[in-house]
Amino acid sequence: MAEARTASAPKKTRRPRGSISADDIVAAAFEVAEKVTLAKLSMPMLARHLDVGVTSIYWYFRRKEELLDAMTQRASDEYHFVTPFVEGADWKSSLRNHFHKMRETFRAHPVLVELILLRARAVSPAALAATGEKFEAMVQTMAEAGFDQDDALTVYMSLSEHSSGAAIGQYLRTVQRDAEGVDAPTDIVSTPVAQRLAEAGRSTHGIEDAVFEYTLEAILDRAESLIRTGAKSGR
Amino acid sequence: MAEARTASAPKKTRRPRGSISADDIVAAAFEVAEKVTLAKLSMPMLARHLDVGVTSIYWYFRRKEELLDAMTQRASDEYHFVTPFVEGADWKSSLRNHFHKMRETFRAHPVLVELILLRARAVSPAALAATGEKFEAMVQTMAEAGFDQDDALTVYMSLSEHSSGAAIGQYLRTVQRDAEGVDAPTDIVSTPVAQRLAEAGRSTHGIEDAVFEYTLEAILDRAESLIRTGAKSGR
DNA sequence: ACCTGAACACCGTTCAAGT
DNA sequence: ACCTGAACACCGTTCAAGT
Repeated sequence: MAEARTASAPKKTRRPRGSISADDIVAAAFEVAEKVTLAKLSMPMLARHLDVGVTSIYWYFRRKEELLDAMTQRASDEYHFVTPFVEGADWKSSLRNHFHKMRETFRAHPVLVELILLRARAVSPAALAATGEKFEAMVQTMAEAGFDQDDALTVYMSLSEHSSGAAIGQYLRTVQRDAEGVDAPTDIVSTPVAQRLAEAGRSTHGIEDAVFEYTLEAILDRAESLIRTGAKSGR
Repeated sequence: MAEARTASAPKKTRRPRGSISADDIVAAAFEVAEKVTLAKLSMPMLARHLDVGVTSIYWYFRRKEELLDAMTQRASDEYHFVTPFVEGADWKSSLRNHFHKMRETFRAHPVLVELILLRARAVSPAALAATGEKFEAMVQTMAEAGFDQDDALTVYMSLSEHSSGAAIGQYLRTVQRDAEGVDAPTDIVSTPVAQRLAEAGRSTHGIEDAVFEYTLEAILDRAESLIRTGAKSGR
């Protein structure tokens, strides 16, 4: 029972010279990561997906970390490409639209959350520059509305942290649900409010969305008061 | 060179019957996790720390996941114990104090962030109940100030998400800095604002604190407006 | 220059003992 | 009832080849 080659794959053939490239590997890595989550992406798994020897990958990336860096790079480029800062009717709707777009993007592409938000790695200069550019554009919009730079920085970071936090929270809850599968505990908890909290924690949208909007509007409203009074952002 | 037993440890002695308990293992696991981060905690490492055979641990915890569940349980209990909801002068300062305390606790104990906030696992009924109790207490405080239950839920979750997000962000930046070590890139970026952003991203406190406060106050201020108008939180 | 298998250290987990 | 080493599958990575 050991002699029959498993159906389709003849296997024993050696790959020609330029049959894989760094780009191919990164692309395949994204395919795998999107299917099984980044945490479960392994070099052997990736090699099987590419139909290459595991060690071949190591000619292009000397460490798995380097591959992940390349993925993060590409993810970052894509992210910044699909979420440019576009000027709206006024500073408020410009910011609101921007961070809505950010939220949508991260919700639609969990792998971007894994690479850009959760991966504890050095931000590339390119990514930093892209962030800087966005910020410059926002500052200009806000300056025209009467913000000073310190306030603009605080408001921008507040919105940014809020959206990142929401994206991470959403991602973790999704992974959690998927891991639990069908056997979700359905927690019968004593108090009615705890029950509602449980529902809220589980509901994919609904309360989650309302809370995101609530905080977003809170930040924007407070920003508005900074113009009127001209006060500094500090306590 | 293979015959001399390495100094202090005689090794070959077998452990007596009740020499380790589930509690010992969990306690040791915390010690290791606090030293090398939870992600790097391994069963062999833990066994060495306890001076036990690796497989002995498996008599108490059949899977590593079970051990992590036990850790999460203990972490959750401790967390809820040190961050009870205490009534302050008014609803606003009560909430403010509570989420300040939450932030401090997570900042002081990264392992709590790893277990409670980042670990994608089922929340235990006990933890949910504790959360529920806190929420009940807050709702009561807020109800006395004129909030209805829906608004109170939204405000509570908004504050909760904000504080969780901030704790996670802070944690990730710390891990990042530690991983980079001395060879931090010091990113020389083009635009001055990008530079300030880089500084902000790196500064342990400073801007980070200001942004946390800014969002917190924004949420609380907006909450205040909900009482006055009596408006529902939804759109 | 590019692809590959053998080999190693490390991890999670099982099993068949030992006491 | 509790502790243990041998053994296995899987992972990241290195090395010494092959073409």
